[in-house]
Amino acid sequence: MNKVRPFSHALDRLRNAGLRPTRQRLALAKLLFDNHDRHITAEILHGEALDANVRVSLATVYNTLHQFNEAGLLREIVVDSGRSYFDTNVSNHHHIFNEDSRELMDIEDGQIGLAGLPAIGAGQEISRIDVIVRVINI
Amino acid sequence: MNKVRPFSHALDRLRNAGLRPTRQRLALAKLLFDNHDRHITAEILHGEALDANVRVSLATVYNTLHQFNEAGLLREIVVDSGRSYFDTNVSNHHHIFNEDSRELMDIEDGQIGLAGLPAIGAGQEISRIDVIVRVINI
DNA sequence: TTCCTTATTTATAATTAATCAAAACTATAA
DNA sequence: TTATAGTTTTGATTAATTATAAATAAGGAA
Repeated sequence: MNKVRPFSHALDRLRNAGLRPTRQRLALAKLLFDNHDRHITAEILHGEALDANVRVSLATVYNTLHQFNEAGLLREIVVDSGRSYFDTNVSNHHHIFNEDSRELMDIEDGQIGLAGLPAIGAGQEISRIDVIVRVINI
Repeated sequence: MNKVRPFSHALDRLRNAGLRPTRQRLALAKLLFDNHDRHITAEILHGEALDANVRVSLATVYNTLHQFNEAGLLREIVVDSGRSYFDTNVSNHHHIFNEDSRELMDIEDGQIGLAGLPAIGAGQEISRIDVIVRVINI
């Protein structure tokens, strides 16, 4: 029995993803996963790390976010050209994006139904389907 | 009767959008709209303009693409963080994006059906819904 | 036409997010 | 403890885009 509380701790998450639990990764994982369902940019996470007195470079934040994304701990969402958002909610769900405030929010899993998906060419497979409902303030 | 063939010519398109038909804008409009349904980046359009012996700066290409987007002549699609694509097909439709080749293609209008759209907060309205089917090569 | 005003374009600099390279450092297992 | 393989850091670098300010061109009036 090696997974008593498989996803309750940052340490377990890193171990399960095969990532060494370094000081930086642990600190970033804590910031990311202790408060659920965050949508965060590298810049903001870096700022939070510094605020929490965690010495970490922006390059490491980028590396870590991409590693977490690869490992399935995070999901990268492209909504805004020139800015990457990372979502700590990796379940199957879609998004609402406010183009004025640049705020990104989850739409609950299963709320949106999709029909009529196109046929995919040979040698290809669907990696993901993103639905983004864009709203503006009136 | 001031719109005999309202969208058949670059000139008419610009006039209807309230944009002065300058040499640069006319040339870019021709490149964009003479071949239907293009997905293009600023760099590529600039390259095509130079190939066609149209002297135009990259800054003007960016300005023009954004003006055309504002005017509804084009639609900007965000699929790739750090790169903007512009779609000459402004009808209501969705996209397929190959993450390996970075190729963007249209999914025909009406092919995809959406159900269960979320309620929108007061003071907001939906400006657009994007569906992006992401594929990878296998 | 010629002049005038304003919009547009240009070249270039500045910004921004993101990535890279090499040296310094550190977690892990033997 | 030590070796080593993986990680982090700093600083430079890239790619895409945007801002700025001077030069140019368009459109209307005289």
